[in-house]
Amino acid sequence: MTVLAGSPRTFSVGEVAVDSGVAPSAVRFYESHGVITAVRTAGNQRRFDGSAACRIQVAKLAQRAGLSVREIAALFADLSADPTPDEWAGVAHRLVAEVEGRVRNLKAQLAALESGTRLCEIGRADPAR
Amino acid sequence: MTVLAGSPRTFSVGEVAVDSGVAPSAVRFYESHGVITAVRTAGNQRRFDGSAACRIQVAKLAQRAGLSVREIAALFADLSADPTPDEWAGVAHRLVAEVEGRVRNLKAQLAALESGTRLCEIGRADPAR
DNA sequence: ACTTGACTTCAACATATGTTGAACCTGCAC
DNA sequence: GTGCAGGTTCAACATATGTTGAAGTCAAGT
Repeated sequence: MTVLAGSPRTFSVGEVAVDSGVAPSAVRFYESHGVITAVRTAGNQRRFDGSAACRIQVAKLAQRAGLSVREIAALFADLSADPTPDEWAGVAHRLVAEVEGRVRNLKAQLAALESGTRLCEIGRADPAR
Repeated sequence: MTVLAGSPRTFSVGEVAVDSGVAPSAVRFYESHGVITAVRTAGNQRRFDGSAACRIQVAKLAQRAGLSVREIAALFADLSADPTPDEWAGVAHRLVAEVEGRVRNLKAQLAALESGTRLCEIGRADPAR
């Protein structure tokens, strides 16, 4: 039924920062760029759901693999608040697929540059000069 | 012997830019950051060897795979001017190894985040709350 | 109710990766 | 030997990814 949510606990900027291992300023930065989302208290403070820290951890991994913050926000776009393990698995799968695609492309381009009398040989001191 | 080099032809900024597919300003940028090296004419103009355009092409690929310019300069550090195909192969191998290592790390970390009652489950509306 | 640590916004700074423009200089073709 | 396309440096701008500091506000325990 999924209707029995209760009030699943929220987290402040500082808590998300500790849970995700980044600075509070980075938490605000990620929120402003759509990697995580927040609701506001009556007093205008951000409150995050439990997925925020995890999103940030995945975001950091994705960044190290070469994705921009914009791309990561897009990757997370179809993730609900408090995502199910299935949703997380889908995101992880798409992330890995994207990165592996980039590696395949890297290898293919390198092969093209290396093989035969190819682009990298232009200007080499070869007999055919 | 390797002494018979002759004068293997050099390239201006504009030629390298065309050959590598980047802007002249980017060629100067890459030189200032050690991705490529230049000698100077009597009139202070840069002259590149034939490997410069290829270095830049490989650098662009490496950047798309997540390496910084500094890391790329380090990758190229032990590459001679006018590198042999063997040297290029070594660079390509180390580049691919580095990127594949990052992907392995990405997958391992994602698996850790996903599996069991792990980090990503903190804050989820689970019974153990 | 007060205190105090954590929150807010905003602007400035910092680093990485480039691009653009001004002002001036070179190299090569004629 | 001249013209001019293309080179030079330097500073400013631009975008991405954050951090820091000031000035003020909120929340939560006592």
